[in-house]
Order: sequence, then C-alpha cells, then structure tokens
Amino acid sequence: MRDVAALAKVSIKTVSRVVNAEAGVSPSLVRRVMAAAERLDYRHNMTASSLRRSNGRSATIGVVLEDVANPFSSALHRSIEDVAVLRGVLVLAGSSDEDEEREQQLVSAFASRRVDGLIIQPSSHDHSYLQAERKAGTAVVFVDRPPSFLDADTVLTDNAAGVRRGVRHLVEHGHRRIGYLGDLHTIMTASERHRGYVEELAASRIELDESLVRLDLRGIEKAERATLEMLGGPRPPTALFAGQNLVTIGAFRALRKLKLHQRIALIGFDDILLADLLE
Amino acid sequence: MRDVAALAKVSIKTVSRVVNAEAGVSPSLVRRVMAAAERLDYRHNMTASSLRRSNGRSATIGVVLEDVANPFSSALHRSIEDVAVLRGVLVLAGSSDEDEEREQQLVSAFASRRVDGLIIQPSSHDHSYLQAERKAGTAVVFVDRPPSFLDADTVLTDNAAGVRRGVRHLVEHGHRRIGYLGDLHTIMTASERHRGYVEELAASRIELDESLVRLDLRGIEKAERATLEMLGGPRPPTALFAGQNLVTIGAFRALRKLKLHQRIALIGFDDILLADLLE
DNA sequence: GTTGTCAATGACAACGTTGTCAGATATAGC
DNA sequence: GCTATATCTGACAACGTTGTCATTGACAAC
Repeated sequence: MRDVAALAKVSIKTVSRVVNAEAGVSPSLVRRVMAAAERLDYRHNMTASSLRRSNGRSATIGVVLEDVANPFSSALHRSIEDVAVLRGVLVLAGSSDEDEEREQQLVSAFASRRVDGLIIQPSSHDHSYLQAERKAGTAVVFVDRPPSFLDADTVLTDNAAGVRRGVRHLVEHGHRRIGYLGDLHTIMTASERHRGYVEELAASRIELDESLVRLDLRGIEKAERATLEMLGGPRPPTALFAGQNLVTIGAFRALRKLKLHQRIALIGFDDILLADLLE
Repeated sequence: MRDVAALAKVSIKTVSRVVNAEAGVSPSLVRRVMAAAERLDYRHNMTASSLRRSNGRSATIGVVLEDVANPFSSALHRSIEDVAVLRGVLVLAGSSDEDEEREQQLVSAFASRRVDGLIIQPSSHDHSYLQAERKAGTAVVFVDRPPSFLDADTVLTDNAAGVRRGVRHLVEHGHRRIGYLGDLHTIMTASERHRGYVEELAASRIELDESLVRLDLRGIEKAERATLEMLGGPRPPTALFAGQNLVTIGAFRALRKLKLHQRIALIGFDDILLADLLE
C-alpha cells in the first residue's frame, strides 16, 4: 500500500479509500491509484484490514462438519457456501469425525483466526465451552443436531416424525416384523430416530422384538454385518428400517449378498445419490 | 494479551513467549501467565500474529474445487484436510462450478486472506494470472487437471490409459459397437479420456462411428437424455463407456428406464459410492 | 572485589491497515 | 476582497502481535 501510494503520489490513506471504494476521492486520483495498484500487483491484505477495523470482521466463517466427504455433510457445506458467496464471505471447513476433542480443536483454530461466525454439526457432549466464544462476539449456530448445555439456534429435522412415517408405511403394507438398524445412540438424531421407531410400533400395537433392533452401527461395514446377522437369525424380519445413509448402504449390501433385496422391504433415513436406481 | 500481562504482572512480550511455547521463561512465570490467560478466556489472535511474524505464514491454505458437494471433489477435500490437520493448517474451500471467473474470485479472496498455499482443481483457461500470487510467495499446486499457460506441479491421473483399459476390456468381451459419453470437451481430462477411447478403438481396428459418440454432457440429466437418444438410434451400441461419474449415473438411469441395464454393458470412469450394488 | 558469562525479562518498534481529525483548496455569497 | 462552507487529502495513532536489542541479576572464575 505504501508503494502504491508512492507511485500514485498520494498518501496511503487515499489508497485505502480507493481500495475500499469509499466516497469522496476525486475521479482523477481514483484512476491514478487504481493504475498504480494494478501495475504493482497490489493485493489488499484482509488480515491487516480486519485487525485495524473497529468491528474486527474477517468475512470468514468456520464450519464444523462430521466429515466434509460425507454426502450429507458436503451438501450442507455447499448450501452454506452458496449463501456465503453472496455476502463475500469465505468458508473454513473441518471434519470432526464425531470426536468431541477434534470439534473443540477446530473451534479453537477457527476462533484464533477470528471467524465472524461458527456453524456446527455437533458431536454429543458438553457445548458450554462455546459460551466464551459467544461472549467474544462470535455468532454460533448448530445444524442437524442440537447442542448440549448451551442455548443456541439450531436447524433441525423432525427425526422421530420422519421415522414414524416410514415405519407406518411398512405397517400399512402388512409388515409386522420390522427390523431397525441405528447409528450411534449417543448421537441425538440417532436416538430420536430410534424413538420414532419404538413409538410407531407401539402406536400400531406391534410388540417390540429386541432381536430386531441393532444400534451403534457406525459406517457401512458394521451395518452390513449387523444386517447379515439379523437376517440369519431364527425369526428374521420382513422389512428393515435403516436410520442413516451409510447404514442404509450397509443394509442393502447385506440384502444383495443374501439375494434378498427383491424380497425384503428397506426404508432408509437420509437420501443417497443413486437410491432410485437400486433394485 | 495486555490484560493477561497485567494480571500476571509480566510484560506482554513474556505472555507472547508463553503463548508460543518459546524456551527461556521460568516455570513459575509460565504457570502464572497460563493461569491468567485461562481466567480471562484469552484467545491468541492468529491474524495479528501472522501479520507481525517475519514469514507472514497464516497456517491456512485455500482449495478451489469444482464443487465441494461433488463426491470426487469432497473426497479430495477430505484428503487434503487430513494432511493439513497434522500440520496445524486450516483449509478454506470453495466451489468454482467450472467457471473461470468464479475460480479467479476465489483465488483473489484467498490471496487477500494471505493463505500460505493454493490447491486448485482448475477450470480450462488461462492460469497465467497466478504468476503474481506465486511471486508474492504463495505456493500453487494443481490437482486432477493441469493448468494452462503456467508451469506448476500437478497431481494427475493417466486419463487416456484408464479409458483404453476400459475399452479394451469391452472389446475382449466381444463388443464392437461401443458408445462413448463424455463430459465437456474443454475440460482437459475429458478430452484426454475421449482420446483414449479413439486410440483404443483404432488399436483394436474398430472403425469409429460418430453416431456412438456424445460429448459435452454436463451433469446427470444431459447424460441421461443423450444415452436415451443414442440407444433409440438405428444401430445402437452393445456397450457404453461413460467418461465421468455423473455421466455414468445418467447413463445408468437411461438404461434402467429402457430396461436395458441387464443387457448393455456399462463402464464408467471415476467411482460411485454404490457402484457395486447396481445391477 | 572485579570481571565475564549466561539466563530471564522487558521496552520499543514494526507488520499493513483504517479511524480520527486537522489542513488545504475550491466555491459561493456578501 | 473578505468570510463561510463544502470538498478533498494527508498526518498520525492504533489494532494485537513478535523481532530486536538492552537491561537485570545470579553465579563462576579470577
């Protein structure tokens, strides 16, 4: 900025004004400064700028996702980005892998870079540590799951109601033995979904058979194994409800392996890119 | 930092030393400073720190992807993150949507935030504008496709060779009429893949039938329509090679619609999460 | 007792910006 | 020609840090 000012023969304050498109600089000076900036390949330094500015805004937000490569999380990421670009805001993203320590490290790394806000897809634990960031002026919003021990806005799905509709659909098609395959029960959405299953069975006066319920299935492999076991049992289900996208994939793998994918009904929570193309 | 120094009754330079874990501070002072920092909820300000530091490192890199929600791009993103976390580096990610103006905007936004390096999955055009960032000390690496008009390290797949192996496989299984469905020919990898198709047909002494080649298929819908058209033609192919993951999905959709998915062979470049489960 | 060495600490300036305020110049009104 | 007002420009300090260098005090060697 100093060099640009020297080349344009103005003060650096005037360069600052031009760079920030402030009013009250004569057109001739604006042209001179722009030309000088162009010639010297000047790049505005946002970090110095936000350091000096009174509000300290960095035009950057931090996003903590379960895994940036997970289809659900990455779709979320893209939606956030689409809103952010419109406002000239950049997005720092990180994966927590459902690990609370990792989540805290990410938040701390974001905080030291002075992000203006945080969007967190939380792991299940105590979120009161965020109180301090809040007091420091960082906006915090949760998505997909609510926080614990912290009062904050959250964007949520009605998980239990979704599962109830799915299970009801199976019941209406005559199923009585409906298996449930769930994600980690410590994840709030997973326990909500499981609750929906239990409630809808009760509402349909179907007795709950614990041998048809498998929880804590993290990832495709575990879900596949659990499904194989359940279907190999003495009184297998005629339909399955899978509580998460990867679990659904695991369940379908198992059905395929057993050549039962045309015979056993399967409903999965979350969408999958090719869901409509599976048999 | 000033407040922490006051509370611990030391100079702010000593606080700086403790925060950066520099050697040469007596243990008792370290404890006092840490306690004061804890009590005041002190957060180190990385932006000010990197502004002052001689090397100016921000411990942040910028990644320009085609689309953070695209399965291929997001897997890439995750791999980058995994290496970055080990070094305490954060990742700014953005989607170019294959639009060169958007790519430049992202690079410029990253540059203003003084990222230490850029990883770019480029759109096809002139990358000489990056010369300036380079001169300013920003490392630049390309991935998936090489840059134009710029000499830079690039991580690439051997696209043509991959397609040739796929086409050869089809030929070895007796196919002579093999359709090709390609992405935008302006994308370097897409044109390389098309080249592989043409070369392998020639090597197999199969005459190229232009009615079996459709290029510039961006996204699932276009690919599906093109496939439907090709299969509805007078002399349809007995096998298809799809040059990209979304094109593969579109092609499969079309095959399903026509109930030909058990009869016409399909090979797709790139992986798809559920590829092994399709019929 | 004097000197030299070493470890620990602090004072100060600077990183690249922008907010504040004062100064310079032009324009209008008398 | 004078003052009042409006418009433009610049000098300076400050944002929260760290690099540089000086100061302090403890201890060992003479």
